[in-house]
Amino acid sequence: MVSKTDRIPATERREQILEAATRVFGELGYAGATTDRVAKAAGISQPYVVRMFGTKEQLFIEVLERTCTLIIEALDRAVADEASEKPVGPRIGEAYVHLVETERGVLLALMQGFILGHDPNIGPVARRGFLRIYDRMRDVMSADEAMRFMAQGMLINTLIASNLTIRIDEDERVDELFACTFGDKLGLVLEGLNRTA
Amino acid sequence: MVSKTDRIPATERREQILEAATRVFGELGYAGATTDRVAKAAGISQPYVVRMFGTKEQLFIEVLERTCTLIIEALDRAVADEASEKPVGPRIGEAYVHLVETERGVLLALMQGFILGHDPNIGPVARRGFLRIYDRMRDVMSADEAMRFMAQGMLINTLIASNLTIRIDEDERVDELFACTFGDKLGLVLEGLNRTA
DNA sequence: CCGTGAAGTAATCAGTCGATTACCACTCCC
DNA sequence: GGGAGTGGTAATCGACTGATTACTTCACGG
Repeated sequence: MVSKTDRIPATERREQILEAATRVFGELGYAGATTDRVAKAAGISQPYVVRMFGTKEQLFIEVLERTCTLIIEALDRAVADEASEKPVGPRIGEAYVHLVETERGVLLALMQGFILGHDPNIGPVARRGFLRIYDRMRDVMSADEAMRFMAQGMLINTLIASNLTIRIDEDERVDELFACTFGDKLGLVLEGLNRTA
Repeated sequence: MVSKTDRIPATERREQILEAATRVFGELGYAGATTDRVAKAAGISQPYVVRMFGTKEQLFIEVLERTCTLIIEALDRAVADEASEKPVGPRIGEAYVHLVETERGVLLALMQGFILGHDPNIGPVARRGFLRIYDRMRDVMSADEAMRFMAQGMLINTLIASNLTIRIDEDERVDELFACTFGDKLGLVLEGLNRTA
């Protein structure tokens, strides 16, 4: 039934599942997502997902940690970018906006992790992740700037999580809010949305 | 089995359930919460919860709308407060912080609604709620100020949703972040946390 | 060519949860 | 005092879902 090409090394398959799970968890949340939907998104069977990660909870934890790592890496690249002569603040902002258009699932999964702070197993991972990102910001800016950056990030996360993007060009209040939030990077965002849609 | 005093007019009982559901949904999210937990939190049986609101989804929608209304009312009171000679911005900030310490469940439920933007029935309600709050802010401040206020609010929501408060006085980065986020209102927040704990 | 391990699935089980049904208790009014 | 409406529950059902089990297929080394 299964053709030769469907058999893939476990490490590679693992990455595929994590990627699919990021999208599924990002959209539906931890409790709302099912291992079967993750499996279907990854193109494999449900039992294989469970066997590879042990439990749904463990899968989510790995998704969450990978998510934080991806974000930090993206921000690090922006900080280290020698080519740009812009100051570090705008460069980081731009990097975050870039994540919005390319890896929306990552930001959504991050958000889904943050609101599970009460959970005895996932909560600590979420808090560590939050602080990892905050720490990275603190390395290159003041506490006040870092706080504002996080605040702006949480607003952006909320805007895309609530799907307010679908009301752009439809509700002028939404247009205004997006213009204010993304500033001169608004064009990038709109472009990214068109590409996904 | 049920003593006389447990029989309560439906309208009053309805409010009790909404209050309990706000706490439960706020902590566990929509998918993570069960109608049975809401029922237990309200001190009644599970079937009664379902019968009064029709479905779990409808209950959540009513919780979400009530949540937005409560927040807007609190902000309106702050705006209308003639006694204070502070400018409107700080007054609103103070009102929001006050919500953190008195009605944490409300803010958490709001957050839980926002991240359900993909849901065909709940999503529109969440977006309307977000815009209702944003609009209210726009009545009394510039678009840029309103955006910053929303961003700060989303950061505050995330901080309490992720339960980072439990690491106050334990991790100096957390202390710093909270100090920056709440500024001169930090004392109020800490006081409120002690009272709840 | 055989057997061993890796990749993967079908079938199924056990628990959970939202919803439904049928019923009970009390009050008020005629 | 009886029946009609209101406030409420116990029992249960059906669907869903995470996890388990047992099986299949294939590549490869000796």
